[in-house]
Amino acid sequence: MNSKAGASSGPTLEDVARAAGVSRATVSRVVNGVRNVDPEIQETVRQAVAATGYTPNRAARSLVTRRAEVIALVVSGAGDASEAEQDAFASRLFADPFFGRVVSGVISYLRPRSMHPVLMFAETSDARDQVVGFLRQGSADGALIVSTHAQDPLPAMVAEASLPAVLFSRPAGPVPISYVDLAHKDGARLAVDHLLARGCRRIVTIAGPCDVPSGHDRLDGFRDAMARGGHPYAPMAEADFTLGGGARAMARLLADNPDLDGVFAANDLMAQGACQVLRDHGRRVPEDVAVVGFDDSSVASACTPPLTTVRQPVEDMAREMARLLQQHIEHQDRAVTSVVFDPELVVRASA
Amino acid sequence: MNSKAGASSGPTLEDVARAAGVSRATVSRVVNGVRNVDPEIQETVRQAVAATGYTPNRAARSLVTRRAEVIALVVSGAGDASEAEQDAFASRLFADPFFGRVVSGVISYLRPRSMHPVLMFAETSDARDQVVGFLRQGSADGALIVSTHAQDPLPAMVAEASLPAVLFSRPAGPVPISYVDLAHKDGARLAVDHLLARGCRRIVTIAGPCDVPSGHDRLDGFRDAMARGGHPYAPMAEADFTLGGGARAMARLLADNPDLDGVFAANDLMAQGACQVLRDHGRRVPEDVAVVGFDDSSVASACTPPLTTVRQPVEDMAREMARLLQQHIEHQDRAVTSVVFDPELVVRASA
DNA sequence: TTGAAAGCGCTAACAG
DNA sequence: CTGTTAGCGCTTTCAA
Repeated sequence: MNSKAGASSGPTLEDVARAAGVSRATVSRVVNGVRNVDPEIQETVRQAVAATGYTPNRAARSLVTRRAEVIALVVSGAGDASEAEQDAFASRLFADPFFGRVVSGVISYLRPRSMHPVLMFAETSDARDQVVGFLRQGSADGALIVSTHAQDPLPAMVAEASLPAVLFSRPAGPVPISYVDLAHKDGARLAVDHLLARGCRRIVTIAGPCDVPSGHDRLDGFRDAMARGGHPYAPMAEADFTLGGGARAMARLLADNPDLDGVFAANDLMAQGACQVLRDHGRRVPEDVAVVGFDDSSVASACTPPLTTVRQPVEDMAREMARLLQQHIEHQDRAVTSVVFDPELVVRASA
Repeated sequence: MNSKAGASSGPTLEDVARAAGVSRATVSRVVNGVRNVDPEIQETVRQAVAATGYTPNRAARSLVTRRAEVIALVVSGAGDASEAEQDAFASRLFADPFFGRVVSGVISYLRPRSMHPVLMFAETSDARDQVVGFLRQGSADGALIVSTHAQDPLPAMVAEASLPAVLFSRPAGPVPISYVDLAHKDGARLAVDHLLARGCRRIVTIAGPCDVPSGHDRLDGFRDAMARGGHPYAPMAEADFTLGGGARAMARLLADNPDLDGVFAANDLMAQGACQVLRDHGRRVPEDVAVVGFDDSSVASACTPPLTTVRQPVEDMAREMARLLQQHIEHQDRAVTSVVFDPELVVRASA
């Protein structure tokens, strides 16, 4: 009979109203928990809702409230990647435990408010347009953006379109957009001071990519702290935040500085790679070489030996991002804000 | 002035129609690419769209088309986890590269069709209700479910509500629901045959949790193949698909079977843990002990030594899931289907 | 080929 | 405290 495609329509407010012998408006009030409804009628309505199996239609509600109750969680880069590169990107992204923590924090904030995250990758110019389009259509009320490159144009795009958005980590340029960040330099200083206090004299660093703000800042902090400790010229190797990259950087550093006794890696994954290489070269960690990582991600405790690392409270930061975004959504005129979290040293076995 | 909360409303179809001097219906036709519109008028309308900066409102469209163009990507378990456990769950989930590959495959199918995935965790009974509610509200047109436990009630719930859904891996019970799966037993056989052909005589297995279908099937396949090869009583240790779990299982196995010379681990993460323990115990991989993993996830190639493993084409499987789901959404009456993929042995250094 | 008109299901004034 | 009414912006018959 009814072969019209589409979802089974289910009962509407009208049906419930009829069943309860009241008006649509009253049912709506009860469903939305608005005060000023006679308790008795409330009960009647609730029963009618149960009896009919009513569920409000979100599209209809959104149409009038102008809220989707959905936010976009977008991971964006700068490139103009091919399909294959995008796949690789996604895999790499999730191989790093960092993103899982972001998702976890975001969901923990959103869920109790019955909001939901739509996952989007924005590695190409088309994809970025899709993100902006998605927001402009009202499919999402705002965006949480995790940017992986300084040159990422997306933050500027959403700012220009004055769409509610919050970034994870400070934007590279002077973009008027709220963000949540970590005091990366302080974190690096924590690591260096620990290494120094431990008695390390030849400390090197495996830095993250310099075009990623966090990579840049951690290196900066490392150098500052080292200079302050009397070591203005510490060796460094730049890597890409991956395990393999960290391993290769460690090998280079080891070749150039056979007498090194301390390593500060800009994330745990690279620290793990470093540990492997050190062991392969017969150096004991931490006896011969002390290693400090960054992030306190899941690999930190899984590593052998467990990593001493600088903790980044990613889940809390993600929750804060979501909170800020909600404020921007509710008060469109709210001023740009930034929240910077403090890192913390977590001492385990590697240093 | 206008302090009404809500998204900036932007131009509507009406505005474009006025600008182009045609009716709303015509603009709608052009925007949606419906035939039977005079090419000249089409052009006029397109210009008006550009001039006004029009973007269709998705809620309004959904209200009439009854399509959200959004699907739920849900990861569900069986438990009734606390908040903290859920966080841990999320972190563990993303620590395993598997999920990233699923997301990647799903997005690669969805994006060209301008559909988007909403990420949901369903570890508690409340969360499961939220998922069902979300679908019933029409916020999503269907669900892609990655279930982590055999006792997960969600598949039955969505089937009962006859909501379009597709599972990753076969449901534990006789639930009428479509799924995509891998021939796990064949995969295990591939691994065993390779180990046997290599000359291994004392092969053990680190199995996944028995209450997870894939864990169960891989163990089953291992035993079958071993029996067929003349080794009906191979030692096994059950673990939890994590690196640490794999390591502990390996240590037990090694203590009980000091003469073992081959290991089949039910996933790469556990294989990696096994390799670490083996090396710590002075066994060389693969010279003394050959190790085969499962999945061909990113850790397989990052591992030292690189892992010989059974490849599971997760991205392709995820794409197929999305494709099946779309079919179910379009033809609500479509019969339940299952697609089973074949595994493939990838030989690297570990065996 | 185009336009007029009728809703989709809901919320939110505004009366009563 | 409750009902009536007027849309939200869009698609889609149905006539012209």
